[in-house]
Amino acid sequence: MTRKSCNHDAAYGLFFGSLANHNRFSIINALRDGKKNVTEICELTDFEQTMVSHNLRRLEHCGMVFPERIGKCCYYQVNEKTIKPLLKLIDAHIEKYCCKILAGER
Amino acid sequence: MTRKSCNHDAAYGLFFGSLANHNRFSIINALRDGKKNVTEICELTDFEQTMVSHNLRRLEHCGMVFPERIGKCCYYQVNEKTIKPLLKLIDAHIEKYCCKILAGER
DNA sequence: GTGTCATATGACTAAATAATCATATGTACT
DNA sequence: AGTACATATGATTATTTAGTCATATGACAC
Repeated sequence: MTRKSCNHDAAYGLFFGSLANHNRFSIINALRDGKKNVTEICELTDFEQTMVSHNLRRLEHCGMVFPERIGKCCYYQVNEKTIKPLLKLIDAHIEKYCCKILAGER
Repeated sequence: MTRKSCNHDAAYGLFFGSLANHNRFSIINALRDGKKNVTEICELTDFEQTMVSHNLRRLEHCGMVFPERIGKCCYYQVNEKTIKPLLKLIDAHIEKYCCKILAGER
């Protein structure tokens, strides 16, 4: 492997951990068709505002979403450059190698 | 988003969760330069055998490693087709967007 | 400045996940 | 069959992570 510094390890953990959580994943999905503010995300996902804020903070920390303040609202947009190809890759993987999981096995 | 069945959601969670764990990530790294049996992985990583087995089972479940029994040893090889481009993608992301994390911030 | 809406933060609790321990299974060799 | 080595499994405990609650901050309008 291209062994890098131990902060790289931390970054991997934070990155993948951010995507592993179902609610965060839903938030990312909510943003996939365009930037939205926190209230809009809450409405779309039916999540509590504080929970959304906490999770957006983590997603931002990992460079997966970018905030933009307009007036009193804060709009978030997903990092298309990473998220799009990543999800494409994973979708292909899941279809090919995770048939057991898809079948409901666990 | 390309919304799929809820088992897809489960698959995403399992997939990313598998990579989020530091020890599992180390196991994947240990396998990156060729297939190894459990004992060899233990020696390389300095992890306990039961822990390695538990984690290999999960990685296998997610289609990230493939087992092959030869005699009394079980050799595991990483799923290059997914892991290689995935890590490449993430490395690029981390370099670009996670400078704060790389700088030790948390 | 006061009130209101939008979002963020910190502390605490609840829930999920991982590591460990004890033990079982499986294979080969004698 | 008996022993030794290799790996797997299940149950329990420890640790991590996420969600909730109370509250703070920030921006705007009056």
